[in-house]
Amino acid sequence: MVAARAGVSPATVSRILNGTAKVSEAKCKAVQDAIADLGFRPDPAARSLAGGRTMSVGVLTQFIDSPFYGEALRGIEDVLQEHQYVPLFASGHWNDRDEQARIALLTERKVDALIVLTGRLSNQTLIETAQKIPVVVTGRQLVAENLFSIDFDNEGGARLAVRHLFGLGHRQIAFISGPLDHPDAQQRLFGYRSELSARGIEPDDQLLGQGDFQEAGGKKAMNSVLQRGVSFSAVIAANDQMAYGARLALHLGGLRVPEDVSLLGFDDLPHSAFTLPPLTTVRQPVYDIGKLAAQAALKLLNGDKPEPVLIEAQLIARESTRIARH
Amino acid sequence: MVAARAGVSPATVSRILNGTAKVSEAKCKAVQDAIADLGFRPDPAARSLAGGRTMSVGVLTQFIDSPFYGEALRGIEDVLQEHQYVPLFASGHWNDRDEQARIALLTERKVDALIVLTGRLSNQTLIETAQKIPVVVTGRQLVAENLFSIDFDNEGGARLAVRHLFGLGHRQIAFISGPLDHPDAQQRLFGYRSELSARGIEPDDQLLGQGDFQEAGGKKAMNSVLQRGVSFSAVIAANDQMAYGARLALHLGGLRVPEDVSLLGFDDLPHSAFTLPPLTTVRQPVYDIGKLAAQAALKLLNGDKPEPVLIEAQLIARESTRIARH
DNA sequence: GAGGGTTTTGAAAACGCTTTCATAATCCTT
DNA sequence: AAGGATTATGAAAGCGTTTTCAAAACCCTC
Repeated sequence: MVAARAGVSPATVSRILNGTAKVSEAKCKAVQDAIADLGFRPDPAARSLAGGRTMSVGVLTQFIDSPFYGEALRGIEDVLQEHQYVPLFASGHWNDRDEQARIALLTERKVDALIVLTGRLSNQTLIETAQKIPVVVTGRQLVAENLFSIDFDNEGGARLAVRHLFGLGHRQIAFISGPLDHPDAQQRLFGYRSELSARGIEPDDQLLGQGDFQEAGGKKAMNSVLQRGVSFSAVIAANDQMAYGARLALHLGGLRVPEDVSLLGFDDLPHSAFTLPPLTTVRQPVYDIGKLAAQAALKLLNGDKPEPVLIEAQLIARESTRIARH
Repeated sequence: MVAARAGVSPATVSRILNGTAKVSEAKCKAVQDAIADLGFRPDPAARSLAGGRTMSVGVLTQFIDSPFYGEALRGIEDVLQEHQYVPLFASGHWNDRDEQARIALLTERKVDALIVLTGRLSNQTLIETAQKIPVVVTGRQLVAENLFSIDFDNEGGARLAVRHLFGLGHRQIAFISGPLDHPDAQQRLFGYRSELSARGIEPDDQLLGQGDFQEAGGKKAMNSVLQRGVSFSAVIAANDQMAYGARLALHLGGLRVPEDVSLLGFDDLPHSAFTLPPLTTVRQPVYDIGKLAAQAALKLLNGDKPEPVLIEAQLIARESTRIARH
């Protein structure tokens, strides 16, 4: 260990680097200088081997090019970097096996903590891995030792959407859901249905299309609703990407947005402010969620016990929705 | 080293794991079995420390949530995973300092190879790091020891765009360029200009707007061209994101696409097939470029010397362009 | 100023693998 | 069948940290 040329032992240097124990002013100073002089940077591999921190946190996302989670990744990256930590990204592809495999890989690489962006892992699995390493997970509420969860109020968001449309006079509101084995999709659908019921409207399955959270699926789902011939004056898509697809299907079907039908998305992707017309949508502050997740991971690492958080939805009214023609 | 319980020495196991030397059939078999039994997985940190491969390759992208490079990341991830390699992603933010810092971080973490997605690093820097570690870089042509480059024919792509529009009878073609200190932006602008000249049309700077490769910038640029009051029947945006912004500006300015003006993008983002109208664009096969980059990195690691590649542009005609009204 | 209690410091072991070097085993060749 | 040349194998050193343990230095108190 080169920096031991500051006239002290490697042990002392280690202590200074990690703040593990007190060292005298003088030696501390000497070591700092030596470090600066030599441009010394501790070797992460050696640290890892010796059982120290690797200064890395594993991030399990679903697809590395997801326009939605991408923002969260940026949030994570930004706060991690501030604290000298490095993210290790891995993709779970919305599938249990891959997710498990990736988590195994991440822990094998001795990440100090783990951030799991939603996914399909069971709570059980999560709780178990939290016994070995701090875990923060989004998209669900979960309390357990060494684990922090950030959930988003999907149901409330869907209610918000219905309420907005209702306020504009819409009564026949179609809904394009995500894949129903997906909790977000379930919750949003549930919010839509129950808000409708709460307002005295029986949800009609004829107005329901099922997509896959992608443009193509949204288009297909919209088409199948269109083909049923049921009338509606507005449609809510369970995410923005499907709203884009629905928008196209609507257009191809000769319907104008928002003149003939109002369209409402979910997520508020950065792109949604630039669609034609700009998309009214339920905002999910993903970038902030990413930051929050990273901060929580850091806190967990620090021994703190952050409280679970529930993020509120917010409606962003743009131009794809307007008053219903009677 | 646990697997030494196969009745052999750790050295032998290491040799089998890395194919470093010949070992007898019998021992090889015994070790394989032991490995399987114990579910043994070598510790990357220990490997790294001991000077072996870390089975990781660093990937320098620009923004982790870039819709464009995201696809490349997926390509990289896919092929790397097939070969038991792990990608380490880092973001350079289109700025020399960050890129240098991230590369330093990556090499410090002992990645076996480095993939650089375009960026602003000097060729010199790249060549130097290639002396320490195999490098593959996109977005430029560069020949050097231990380095592989994949370039895309931006100029040809822009020419293709002009030619397409020309074939539809357009003569007054506006152009929204990217930031001019960006090589891609320069090359696309150059291709546009020279193809115009080649066809006897003097490029008119009044028809030129400068954006930032983002939606907002495209909108702004389109607006400034609109305000100049010059007439044009088509516009080429130097990337799809700016095309989306331009599309909105056009709409707000009362111009219909494609009835009043044809709009042509560049990149062919996945989303572009779903805009309204679906966007005609110059396709850049980013996912494949990502795969190619990862394969090249692996080859370099293998001691091969792959030849530099130039990727051809391809025009995807959709519905945002049509015959010019005379 | 001697004894006891703290605090700072260093020596050395340990982490899990790769690699060099030397030895043992094997294979040719004559 | 013996000598020489290969080839497969193992012992041990080393990679750069952290951590445990014990010794050294310090500070009190009576």
